[in-house]
Amino acid sequence: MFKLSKTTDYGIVLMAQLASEPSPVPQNARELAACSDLPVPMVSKILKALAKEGLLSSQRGSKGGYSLARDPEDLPVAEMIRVLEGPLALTDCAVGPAVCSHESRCAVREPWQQINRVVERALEDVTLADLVRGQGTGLPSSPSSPMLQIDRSPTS
Amino acid sequence: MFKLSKTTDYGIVLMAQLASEPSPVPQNARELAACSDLPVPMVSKILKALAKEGLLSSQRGSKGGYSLARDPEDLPVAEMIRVLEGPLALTDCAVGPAVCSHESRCAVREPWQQINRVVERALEDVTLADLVRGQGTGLPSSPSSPMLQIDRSPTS
DNA sequence: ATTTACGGGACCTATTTGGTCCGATATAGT
DNA sequence: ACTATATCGGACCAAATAGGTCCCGTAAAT
Repeated sequence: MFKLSKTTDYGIVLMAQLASEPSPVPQNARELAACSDLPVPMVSKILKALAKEGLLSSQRGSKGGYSLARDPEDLPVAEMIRVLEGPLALTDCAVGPAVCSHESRCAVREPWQQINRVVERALEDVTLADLVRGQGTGLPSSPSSPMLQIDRSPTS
Repeated sequence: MFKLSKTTDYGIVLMAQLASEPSPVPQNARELAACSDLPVPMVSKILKALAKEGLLSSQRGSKGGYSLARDPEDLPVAEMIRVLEGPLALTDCAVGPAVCSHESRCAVREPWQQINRVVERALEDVTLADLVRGQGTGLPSSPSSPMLQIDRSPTS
């Protein structure tokens, strides 16, 4: 489906939670689960993954927990998705060459790759900091400038 | 996963196939399957769906088949995806209000909805005609103008 | 009447998802 | 040293989804 998995969804919420109240002491899975109203084991699993991939730093033992390993200002949504969900590719053939068996005869390969780049780019331009900052402030629902310009023949 | 289903992928390829060689006579499932190198039953199933949703018009009986029901110039990729895959929403909370149980306490709702709108918009701006037309021509991999502007505080 | 092809299903299997649970290890405090 | 508290690294499981096949009914052309 063209949707993020719950894991990714939750993961980003958790990251946002951590970013929203910067604290010197790490926060443990139970706390984070509580204030996000999510099941503890699930949260725990996700935090582990985020830590393993270097988005969170973890401290074990008593008084341990997780804290952001990177500056929210510098952490694009795209990267969180990539970490939790794998490389973001709308279609198989968007990931790269030699993946799709139809490569040769497929006419829509290149356009897809470009669409993919644009979507990726969009996700790349929003940071974790933006997420926690913004209550629907300055984002235009209809950007004035077209972001996709596949050279159309001089139509109309 | 953040990926289109094979069904959708194939569906768009088939639409592109039809758009690439505009023919007065409808093309049947077998032909389309052959020149796309896809299994016939699968193709058949997808074409049925596309016809039911009005993207293709179908003619039954001998010499029957499918043909485009709409102008490729006016058929955005977003719509094909929507038809084959349901409403395109990156997260549950992006689809609308009252869907997610965490609505109230979730801080990242609105930003998500906006990201969603931007992605949707990107998919809305590419048409089927663009797909069959373009071999990676004029699409900027890094658009010069930012398409997402969540009002950042006056940072550096 | 026969052949061709769509229409509408049911149906099946493999994979992915969403989620739980457990033992091992590391740390802080007593 | 002992204990309580965490993460770490797995295995594990049920339910949903995806991907794909097959069949029967019906419409149209020859």
